[in-house]
Amino acid sequence: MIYVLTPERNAIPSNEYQYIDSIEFIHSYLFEHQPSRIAVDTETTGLDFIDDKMVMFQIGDLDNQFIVDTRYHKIDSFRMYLEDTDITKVLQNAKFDYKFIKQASGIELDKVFDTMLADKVINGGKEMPSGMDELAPRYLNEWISKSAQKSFLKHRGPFTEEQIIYGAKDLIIPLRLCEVMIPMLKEKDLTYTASLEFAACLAFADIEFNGIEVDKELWLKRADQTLEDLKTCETEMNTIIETDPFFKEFQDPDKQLDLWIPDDQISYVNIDWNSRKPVLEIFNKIYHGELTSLSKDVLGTLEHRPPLIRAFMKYKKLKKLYDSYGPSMLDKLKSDGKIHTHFSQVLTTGRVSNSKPNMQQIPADNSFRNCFVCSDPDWVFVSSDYSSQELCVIATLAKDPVWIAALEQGKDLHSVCAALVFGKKWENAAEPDCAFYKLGEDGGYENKKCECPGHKTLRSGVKSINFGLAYGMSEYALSDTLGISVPEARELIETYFKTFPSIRATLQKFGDYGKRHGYIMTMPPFKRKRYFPKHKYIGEDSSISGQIERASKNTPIQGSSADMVKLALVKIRKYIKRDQVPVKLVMTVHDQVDTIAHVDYADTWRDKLTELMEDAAKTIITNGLLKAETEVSRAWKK
DNA sequence: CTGCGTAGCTCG
DNA sequence: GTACGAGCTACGCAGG
Repeated sequence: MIYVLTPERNAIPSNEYQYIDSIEFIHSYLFEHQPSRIAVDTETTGLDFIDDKMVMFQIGDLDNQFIVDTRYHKIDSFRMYLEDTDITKVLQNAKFDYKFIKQASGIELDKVFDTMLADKVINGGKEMPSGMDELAPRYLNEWISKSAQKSFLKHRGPFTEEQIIYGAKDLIIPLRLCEVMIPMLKEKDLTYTASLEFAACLAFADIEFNGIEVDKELWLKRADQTLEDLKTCETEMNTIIETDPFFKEFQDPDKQLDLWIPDDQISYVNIDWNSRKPVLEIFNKIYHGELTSLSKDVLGTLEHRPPLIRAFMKYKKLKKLYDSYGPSMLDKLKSDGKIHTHFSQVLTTGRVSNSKPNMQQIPADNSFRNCFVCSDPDWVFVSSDYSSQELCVIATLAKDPVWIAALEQGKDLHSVCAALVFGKKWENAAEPDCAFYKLGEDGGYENKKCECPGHKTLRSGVKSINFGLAYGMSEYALSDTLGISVPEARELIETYFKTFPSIRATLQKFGDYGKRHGYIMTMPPFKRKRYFPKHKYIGEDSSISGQIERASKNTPIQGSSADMVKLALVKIRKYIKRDQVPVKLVMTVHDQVDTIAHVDYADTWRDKLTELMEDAAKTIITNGLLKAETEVSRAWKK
């Protein structure tokens, strides 16, 4: 039966539901039945937890569903159930309801089963829609309509019968989905992954809820500087066109006759440097029509780049910075003046993405990142990141003794690898004050990154391989990135793998596994699965085999790293809640977690945060190889 | 004018 | 044909 708690009642009685007079009715039912699993849902006037309002709160089991009209009734008394870690709350997209519930009552949901995330875990890598209207037919063979959802937008007066039935269905469907999904997760050995996602989604919800502040003045000052540089750059290009007879045909003979513009500022050119067609036309006067792209990769490989091309490359970079990370960013501020980004959880490898805005792609340059601040002077940023996370994962997967030793001793891995790969060539490139060959306290070489020109070239080549490894790199790709010939790249890779045979073997093992089974896993205990839907066409399309091979090499590395950060977030959230410390989660970017903490607690928290991050790392890198570095600062930083 | 795909850029 | 995983913005084209 459906029970509705509301003062606004429909005149016509219904067989589908009945009204109740007090919240005690619901509590006595819950107390009597002591359910270990209940469904929870909310209906709201929109998607924005700050400006929109919760109008309906639903809680119940398969037998009875209770609907609370939150326009008239508070939900605070449900805290004992919602925060109880022995009662599983079943929700579809828990993060959404979490934010509205927390906004309305301060209650922080705990212990959830999220049917949307469960589906994404079950179908890892398949990129299927996970809305409830998709899940119901797929798992329950039942068709549902979400049309009633929108009816809450501007709803006034009593809930309609349709709305009440819809509200109850939003409890029943997730509960039934949960019943079907649990055995599926068990059968696929994905219960650990699912539990991790369920717990992590609460941390992501906290980050979205807490938001992050922007120093608007500083941000606009930064943007102004970019705009100024942009104009300088444009003038520079125009001047070249104007003064070089070679570009005569692109000059504009009908110069603008504007009385108000000083004579020396009147331009004889009128080129839209943002439009690719005219720009290509101009550049092809230089390159005889051979140029087809204006990307920095193509322009960057041109030999003897003329000043015009150089200026254009700079122009494009600045334009991108201004358009994407200029004043438009301030449009993303919500009514509370903060940025509340939106996370998408469980992408193909297990990483998360970020949108509206994407905080993960804010330029790494701290002149941008430092604009994200904490305006309360009593609070500071405490940020922690894993040092060389993916390289540590590779070293662990391959059990490579050289890599492990280098990372353990804090040496520069790229330099150490380069020295081994190049041998004599590396030794001979040493300059007098080489940091690589500086003697340490133990009498051995320190093997730090140095400034010798020869070493820098060799190191960057090996560095490209070290990172490229994680991408299933080919000799073609390497020749591209390094600007060397394909045979040269092939030889470099061959030498590299001869030096590190265990790494070659490990990657090959993953590539073969993915091609044979059609899926690949992250490291235990996580064992997240990524399926390759295209695997069934592996015989028909020759490019697919390569794609699967590369993704199979990459996923254990990228995915295990992502799993680790999610576990760290779970541990951090748990600690903050359990010990009630003055700390808030505010951001996470792949291998980094950002919090703000009360300044009096900051130093203690710095150590604790480091410990929690490293604890999470130890679940897969058991020897403690992977360290976290934590810093206290006034603003967000790389 | 609006919608959509692509190119090119940003991050790890 | 040739590096993994993402999102955002502008351009350029198609259609009303």
